[in-house]
Amino acid sequence: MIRTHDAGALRAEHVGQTVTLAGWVANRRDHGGVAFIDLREASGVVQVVIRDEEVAHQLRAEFCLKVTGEVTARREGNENPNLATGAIEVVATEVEVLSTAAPLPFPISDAQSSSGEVGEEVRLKYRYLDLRRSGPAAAIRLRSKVNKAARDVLDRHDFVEVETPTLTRSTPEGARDFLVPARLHPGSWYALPQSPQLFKQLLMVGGMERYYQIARCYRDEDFRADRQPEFTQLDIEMSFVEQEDVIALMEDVLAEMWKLIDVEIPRPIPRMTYAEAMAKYGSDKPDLRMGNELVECTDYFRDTPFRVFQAEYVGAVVMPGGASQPRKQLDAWQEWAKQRGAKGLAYVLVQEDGTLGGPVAKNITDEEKAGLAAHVGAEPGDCIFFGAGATKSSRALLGAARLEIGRRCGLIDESAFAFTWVVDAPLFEPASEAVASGDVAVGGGAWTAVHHAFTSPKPEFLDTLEESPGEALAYAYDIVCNGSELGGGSIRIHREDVQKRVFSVMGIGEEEAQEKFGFLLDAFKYGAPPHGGIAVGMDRICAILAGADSIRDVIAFPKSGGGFDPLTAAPAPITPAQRKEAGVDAVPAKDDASGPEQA
RNA sequence: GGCCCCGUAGCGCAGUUGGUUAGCGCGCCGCCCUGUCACGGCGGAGGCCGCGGGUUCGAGUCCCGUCGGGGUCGCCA
Repeated sequence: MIRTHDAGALRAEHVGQTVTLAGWVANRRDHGGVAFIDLREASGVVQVVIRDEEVAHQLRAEFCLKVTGEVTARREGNENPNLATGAIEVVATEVEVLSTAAPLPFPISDAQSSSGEVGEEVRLKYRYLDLRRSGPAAAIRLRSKVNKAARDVLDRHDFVEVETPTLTRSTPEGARDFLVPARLHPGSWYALPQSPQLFKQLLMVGGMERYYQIARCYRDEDFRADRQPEFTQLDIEMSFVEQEDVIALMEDVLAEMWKLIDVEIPRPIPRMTYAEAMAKYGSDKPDLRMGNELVECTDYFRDTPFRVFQAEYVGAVVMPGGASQPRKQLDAWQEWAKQRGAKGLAYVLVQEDGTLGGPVAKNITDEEKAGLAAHVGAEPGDCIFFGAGATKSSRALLGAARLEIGRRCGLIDESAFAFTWVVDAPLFEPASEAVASGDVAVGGGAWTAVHHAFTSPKPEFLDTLEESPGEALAYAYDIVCNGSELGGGSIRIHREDVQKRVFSVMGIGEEEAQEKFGFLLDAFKYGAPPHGGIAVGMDRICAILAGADSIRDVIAFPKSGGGFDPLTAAPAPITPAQRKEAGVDAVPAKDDASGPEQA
């Protein structure tokens, strides 16, 4: 090693020792005859005193230095209690510039960062400099510890870490695939995996029994704050288990992760059913850092003369103190609702004297008015927002309103980690948009998997799968924290016949199933063990643990909008020679979309 | 793909109803400074106001388009 000691580890006990340090110039304070350098490296910062004017004067921020000197106690009154090494300093006898640094595009040291946040665009372009900064560095180091925590727990449970292919076959699962041309089979393409789902099930058939992987996944979809085209899942699959086993294991893993930030997750993590989550929170990932649940009002307005409330579903959510909002703000709520595709957001203002105000109040009966505040749990001074119409979309609107109210009224406990399992999700949901928005119930045919196509129905719904697919509940479970879905999993179908029936409900015929998932169905013919698993998003987990605004903060080299990498400027055009060699433009042989193995 | 917000010096920002030479803080460069830790002092450099078009006597400012970034809805099993 070039250094003998870690700069950040020096303490009073080292006084008198001659040490050699190596690190970066975080900050310099040149007084002419004496100069002070804050030398920064992974372990921390120490003050180096340089008395040679010639040497000190040439130093600049982020020069990479090797410093030899004696650790000395600081003079009385010169200690810096803000530094872990603040009791001592290193008086340099020799300073070697290992590497000079050009002027920086943005400040690195915390001291110099006081003149404002640096924009993300420039930080990502110079991510290697950004990572020298304390915040980003800590986030990446935390992530490493989170990975280790997961590995430690899984290792204790005798899991086998297995790598699965990243060049695989395109399967019609959900998102768009990233495709890779196959040079040796012009016209045929690999797909990058959206998840290792199929492989991990094959590993169960392969007798691994307990598999995990910190797996990179790829989905070619549009961007969001919490989404990247490549992201990382902690992927787990177990044989001979039931839902309870997977949940218990995952709680072990999460508990170990949250220990890293000194938070003990109360166990067992509470659960609610999917139906309950939708009814009370209008979401399958409820934020339980606040109460303020949705109130069902469909029955309450069963005989209402108000046409808007003569609907399949009427629900309400209360905004504490919302009655005093100015008209402009109430109009802004209408705009807010319209942006979400709703017609508007009906409201009733509960005045301080208990009378009801707002346009809706004029349209409902005196009897309805009389009991309304009590029914929804509103106090004088509150505002009651209503959603009416199709159940699913109305609840979604109210659920979003609930969160917005929470933010505006400060109802959210920002320091809390509110975990919950959401269990008993439906196996299928109607595929058509018309049905999803609740307009008309369409009979038969167009059903799609809520979780994925390999999720096992609970046994009591096996017989009626075909008659009433919408009723069937699945052995599926999502883990939710603070309104974010950390991940989810299910007990899988391990019987070929059940798998075929599920495909059939989804409109995937035998031929298509064989073509797309034939290798999995074939595998299930050979004594497939009952199995199940879970996958959680490591980017999101790390972001929550780091207190980061975006998963970009916990990814070493994230993409920006549009999948662009600001650092490498990928994606980039390829040369005509590359095009030709890769076979990008090859025309597939006619009547052969099924791949090179047919050739 | 729809909608909303933002692009001014290396970074963070200001820039009035359209009106002289576009400012401020930090950073950068030079000189000075022996106890600072957001060191200090003096001096200096640095701008296609994202890009293209339009309106106007005159555009950083208004209009249209476009590119980039952020957010959001669709989408993301």
